[in-house]
Amino acid sequence: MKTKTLQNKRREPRGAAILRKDKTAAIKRASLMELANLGYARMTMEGVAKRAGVGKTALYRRWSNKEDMMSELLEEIGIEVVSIKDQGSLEADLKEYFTKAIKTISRPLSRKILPELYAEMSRNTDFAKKIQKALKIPKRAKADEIIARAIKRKEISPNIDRDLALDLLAAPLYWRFIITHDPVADDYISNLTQATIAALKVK
Amino acid sequence: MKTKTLQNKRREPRGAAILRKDKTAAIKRASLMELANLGYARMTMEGVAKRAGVGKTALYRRWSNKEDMMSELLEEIGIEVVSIKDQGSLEADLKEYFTKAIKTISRPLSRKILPELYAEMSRNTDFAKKIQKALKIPKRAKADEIIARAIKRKEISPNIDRDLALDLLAAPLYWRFIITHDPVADDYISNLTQATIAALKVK
DNA sequence: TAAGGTTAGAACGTTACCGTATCGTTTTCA
DNA sequence: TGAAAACGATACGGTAACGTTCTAACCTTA
Repeated sequence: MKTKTLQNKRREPRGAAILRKDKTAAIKRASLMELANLGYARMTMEGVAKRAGVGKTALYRRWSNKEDMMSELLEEIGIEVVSIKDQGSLEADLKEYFTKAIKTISRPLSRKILPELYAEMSRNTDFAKKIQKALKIPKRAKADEIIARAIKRKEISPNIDRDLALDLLAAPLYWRFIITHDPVADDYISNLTQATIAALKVK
Repeated sequence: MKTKTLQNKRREPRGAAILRKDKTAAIKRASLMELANLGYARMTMEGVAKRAGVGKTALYRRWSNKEDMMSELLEEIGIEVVSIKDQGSLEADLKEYFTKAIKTISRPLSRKILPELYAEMSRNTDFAKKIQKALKIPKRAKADEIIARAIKRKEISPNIDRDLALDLLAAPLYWRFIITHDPVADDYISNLTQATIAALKVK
């Protein structure tokens, strides 16, 4: 006994069935939900299987252990990066960006999973590297486009502290929607936009 | 068997010893470190005891279970709220506030524990209530004093969106020092201060 | 329709942790 | 100095999860 456990990739469908995609999808969906509700440490393979409506066997056929499964899952998170077309002005760009970002960040799954990921990252270096590739870099790139356009339009100084500028775009949303969960008034986006413009225009 | 487990308070020292304070302190310190390194879900009573250099018995003599222990611990976190005396101007107030806050938030324990707490809060309502009392309210109150003084000095408008203003003071620090961990340049506080002033001055 | 892999479900050994109990020792205070 | 209590260590039963193995039904394709 003690086989090396399946090589779960590639397998000739020699007149037979293959790992069913609908089951795979159900498992991944269930994993995300368990992650959101219980956290990385507390979620269990049995729980995932039950929620997905599959047997534990189905999980271990696809991944050799819990870590492998979560690893693949997190790499796929992809995080629909907030992409903004040129709206003609910094103000319009920001409004569009904040609106879209809030929509993304408000989804219950995001609201529960993001804190979990960041907490795990602060402890686990390997984990952190994996996630940062998936989350931070693309997010940063998109926000940077907005800054670049504003500079080109001469709306803000080319000498701006670029890092700080990116912080100003990301931080308030994360703080309000992920950490404090305080409700926001109707004019929140409008006020935030004006405040952000003012902050960005400082040298 | 199945006693109700010790009433760990009050006990006449009838010519005898009492729970030793140094041990209690060691246990609490160890608990925080375990929380920081492993997270709420993964930390164990045995691990805490070992790190504290005491027996498990010492823990259960003080608290009847893990939840009680963590509960008391978290209530005591107290989070040395960043308190700022009037520095004479909004700019000076902010510089002082950011400087002090960064010092607090940069401590390795804070950097690991805060994400953990917020992640746990996003899942566990009871936990969230307990922590919010300890963290959010005092923090908010202190930041609000800065805003109030600036209004009184007529440096910013009395019609300012108070909630947004508080976000602007807290969010960038949390984002930069807890989430992204990006290094900061020498003039970071200076730039952040100027940007924040500009943002606050928007109506 | 027949074959071969896939499936859910259940049982299993193993490991880890909780909370309790018991041991003999050390500390504290009257 | 002596008694009461707190101490560290260790063993224990109970529970929960992991990852494996089995079986009988079920799909999918040739």
